[in-house]
Amino acid sequence: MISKELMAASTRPLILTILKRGESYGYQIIQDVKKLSGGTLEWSDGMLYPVLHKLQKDGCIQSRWEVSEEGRRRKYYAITDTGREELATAKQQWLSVHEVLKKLWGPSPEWA
Amino acid sequence: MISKELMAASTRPLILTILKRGESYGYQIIQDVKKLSGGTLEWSDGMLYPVLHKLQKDGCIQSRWEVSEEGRRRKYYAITDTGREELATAKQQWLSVHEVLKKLWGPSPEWA
DNA sequence: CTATTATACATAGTACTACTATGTAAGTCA
DNA sequence: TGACTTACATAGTAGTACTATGTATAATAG
Repeated sequence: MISKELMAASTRPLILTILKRGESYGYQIIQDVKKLSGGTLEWSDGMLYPVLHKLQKDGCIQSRWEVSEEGRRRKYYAITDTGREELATAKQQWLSVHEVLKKLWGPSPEWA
Repeated sequence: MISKELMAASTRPLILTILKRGESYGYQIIQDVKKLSGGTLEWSDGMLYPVLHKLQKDGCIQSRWEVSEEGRRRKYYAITDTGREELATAKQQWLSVHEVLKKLWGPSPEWA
């Protein structure tokens, strides 16, 4: 289980990162995240969809409907330039915070 | 600047990490965080104190008043066993999320 | 000697947010 | 035909985080 604060901090970056690899749709993203995290991250659909809508509203991703061979309708999302920019910023921020924690948690010498 | 979500995710762990090194007080913690992050993390006092109060209420830290040589009253906080447990959990969670991001961001080969 | 800045803590109130619960719809499998 | 999986959607609320503001004292500048 992951705390909701950590969830909030990682959801958007993670979605953008996944979409940077190529188009995907909600249900698939949930499966991907679960697999990529080895089961640590289990997103609910009700939690993901509003985030996707917000990302689209913010211009970070764009969507189109498609019907699969089996006849299921899916909403495919693709990352935009704005999304790539947000991802770059988010990545930078994440890494800078991680550096601080890493330094403090680090293999010693328990820095002052 | 750090996004508020990332702030929310890192504040408690970072405070606990700092207090694990030894006792400290609000104002000092703010300076420490700024220095440790090279200026990236600038916490306001109005943001920090409620978090400290919550941490104490949750039993993660305990406090005592002390007056410095110059005559200033300070509230010193110390980490508790509960706090050490929360820190261990938070650290584990942070690292597991970081692993996922690292794998995806990693130096290639852009894993499927 | 007084104004400003730095040190030090506190919280009311609100603006925001995140997710649970719930709903729809259709395909698959037993 | 009933249970399960795939697939998307959102109302409503429970919770939260932080800004703005307040108190008080020491140090420093002018």
